[in-house]
Amino acid sequence: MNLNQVLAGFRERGLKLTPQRQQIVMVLLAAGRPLSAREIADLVHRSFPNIGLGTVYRTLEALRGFGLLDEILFPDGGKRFEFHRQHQHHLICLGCGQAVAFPFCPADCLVKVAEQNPDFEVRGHTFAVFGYCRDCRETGGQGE
Amino acid sequence: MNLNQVLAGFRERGLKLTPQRQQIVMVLLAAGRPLSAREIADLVHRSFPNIGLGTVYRTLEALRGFGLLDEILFPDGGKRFEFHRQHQHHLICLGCGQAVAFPFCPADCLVKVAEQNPDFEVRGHTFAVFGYCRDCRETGGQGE
DNA sequence: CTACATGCAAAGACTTTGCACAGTT
DNA sequence: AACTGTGCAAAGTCTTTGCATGTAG
Repeated sequence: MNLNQVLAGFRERGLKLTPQRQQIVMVLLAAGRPLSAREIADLVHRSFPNIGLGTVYRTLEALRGFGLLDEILFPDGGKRFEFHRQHQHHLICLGCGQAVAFPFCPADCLVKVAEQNPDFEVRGHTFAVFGYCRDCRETGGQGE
Repeated sequence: MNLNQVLAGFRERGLKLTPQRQQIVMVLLAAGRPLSAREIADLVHRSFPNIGLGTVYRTLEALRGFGLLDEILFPDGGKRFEFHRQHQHHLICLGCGQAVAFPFCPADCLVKVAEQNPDFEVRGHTFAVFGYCRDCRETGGQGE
């Protein structure tokens, strides 16, 4: 997933390529981990001090609309957003929020599911692993 | 997962077993699919017309606290709650919201993840498949 | 120039919290 | 009797929406 791909997505749909949108996309790409709407707004705020949360949400909705964005529910109940990089899933630290992508996909499960439920039209799936990274384990970040 | 197991959970922790809590638990067990906080409140409302949403949320938080409850993010952005039945995951219809459990778990992925990230302490994972069931496909429920 | 996007603010949805009273143990 | 839970309502947080203005195409 790169910037141009995403920008092309807007164009294809007749949506406009405003500087704010570009910045939102760049922030998401640069973070390399799931961000909350608020985090995105704060980061974009550096370049666009007047940006409204509405703009962030509208942009996220657009990205989600053309299938480029995943929404992830963290165990703390908060939602985060990130581009899905052609089928990677994530290892997410509950202490520091760092996310590491891993290339394994529960494909065999999907196949079994599809076999046993031929009438079900699969449209998507989610898979995420939560836990604590080494740093957070060492610093006691695993506190419940 | 059955009623007594859950009720024992409250007892073990010195929490009280009020009729409202029992009803909330029963509603969740009876539904057999993920419910939103609002749905739970509405269902419990039949038995306890005065129940407050606060009570529902507090009970859900307690259940989550002792690890009996999963929180699932639907593609529409809404959260749903349900007991995790000893490691089943779900096939969830985006049209009618019906959920069917399936026994496959992306265990091999978890193993690979653990192998390649020995410093990461895995605490949990989520896996869900979304799509459209036969009824919803036939009735055009798959509209985007 | 036209249509769509932005910023702002209000509205709406969802969730948490404080408090007085009630109910469980 | 002690202490926790409940209902209610207010407060907080998160997200969506309306509208006048701005700007990309």
